Amino acid sequence: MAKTIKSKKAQNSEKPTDQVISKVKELINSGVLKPGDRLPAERKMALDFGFGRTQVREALHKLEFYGIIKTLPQSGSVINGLDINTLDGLISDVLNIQPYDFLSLVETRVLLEVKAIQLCAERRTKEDIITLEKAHKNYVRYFDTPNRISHDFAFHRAIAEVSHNPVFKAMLMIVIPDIMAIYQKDRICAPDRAILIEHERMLEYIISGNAELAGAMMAQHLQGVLEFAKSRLEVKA
Amino acid sequence: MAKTIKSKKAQNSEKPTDQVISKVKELINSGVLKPGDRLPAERKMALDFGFGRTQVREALHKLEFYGIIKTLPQSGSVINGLDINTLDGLISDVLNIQPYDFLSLVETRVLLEVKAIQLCAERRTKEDIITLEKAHKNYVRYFDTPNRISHDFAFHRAIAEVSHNPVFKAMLMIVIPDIMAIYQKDRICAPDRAILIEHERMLEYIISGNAELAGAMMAQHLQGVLEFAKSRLEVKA
DNA sequence: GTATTACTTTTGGTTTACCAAACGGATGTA
DNA sequence: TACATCCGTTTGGTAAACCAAAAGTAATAC
Repeated sequence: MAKTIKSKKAQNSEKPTDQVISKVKELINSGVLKPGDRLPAERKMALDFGFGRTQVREALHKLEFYGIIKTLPQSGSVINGLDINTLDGLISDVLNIQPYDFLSLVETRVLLEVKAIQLCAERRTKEDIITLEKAHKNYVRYFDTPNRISHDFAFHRAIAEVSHNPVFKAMLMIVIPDIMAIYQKDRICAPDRAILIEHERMLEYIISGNAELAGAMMAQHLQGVLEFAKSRLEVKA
Repeated sequence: MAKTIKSKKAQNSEKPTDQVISKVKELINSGVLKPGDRLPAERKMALDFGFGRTQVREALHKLEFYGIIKTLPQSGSVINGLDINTLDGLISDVLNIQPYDFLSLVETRVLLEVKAIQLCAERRTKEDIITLEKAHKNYVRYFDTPNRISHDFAFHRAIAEVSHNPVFKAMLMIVIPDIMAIYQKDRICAPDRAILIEHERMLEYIISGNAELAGAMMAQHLQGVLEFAKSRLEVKA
């Protein structure tokens, strides 16, 4: 199946951007370019590859985003360290990015958020606690309004912030919205008062600095979503 | 400190792209735009905001990348579901993305990879095992060459693949190269034969399906990097 | 009155031309 | 000979014009 999709893509609609990236990949694999090298000017690549400069620029943006190259104004783009094989693998990954399935997203969320709340409990400052309490208060206040979900999200976002790990936060910000979009669409989740208590507990454990209990509570809190994701998978299969 | 950096950024070099995103954010906050709405045409925004269409397009690319909008060819860009508050938070996050510190990267890597190898042990197929064995063999073969690091990376990459969780894989692909770049630069890591054995063990546990031991071994394997990250932090402070 | 069709407008995608900063070599001077 | 300076070239960044697909609209045939 995946094969079908892939070949179809290759035939019909492989985006120009990705085609350009493939060309760069070839350059690297053929040995013309090595890690650390400056790659050709945008204009030259556009000409050589047979694409417009816009497409080349977009490709470079993408490669820079994934940390494969670094573009310096008025000076060119350089291929980041490492070695040829690694580079080749990384670029392949960029080209083969697949849409994320729901279960994978939820798995990742649980993992990140349980750890995040543990770090929270260990690292929270006085200001952090105030932030969290405010977020929780808002959640309580708007619990019986349509804005509940919004403040639910805000609370979890605050935890990500207080974990003091920007990588966690960035990744959760990618994962959570996707989850909520699906979750909200497929299942009108009734306002369950148990969730209120769980939030309450999590907050307490963070304040008291009990990382283990905080993590356990978060795991329990997210159990429902995880179950839902698994059941959804079975339905589909 | 953070304040200093921020104000400095605002003065000097807030990229046009981010300025455009700020404008969009204002539109949402002021209630002109709601989730689900189509936002104005690129040309109109360019005119209204006082930027070129190029900048507007880049901003839209960025917002689409982070899942905040969805752009349909010849039809406009629509704001993804959720609600105003959530949306505002998300956009703020996009605007405030900070460079990742080394410890945060390593923390994330350990978390993801320990879980990834556990999933590996649970989900590996026969083909997966062959893939992993091949990767390990290569690592052994090239252990005493400069290509060692390359095949080390390839082995870990294979584990991410076999976890059958594309989100893990994608995130590890972001995190690991950054780590390796720093690690390699700051510390010429001598080829330690202990690592060979650790890889060997991990492979065994995956094959035998022992998720717990596999995870523990991975944790031990990455302990060194984690220690290094923490010590580096102390040196800096 | 309704459905269909042809056309005009609007949309995002692409190409082109232009700009200012950075680099590099040639040249002149100490 | 060493160094500084100037100027032309190359670079990525930006703006503007052009293209084709989609959507909305009005006119027409039934």
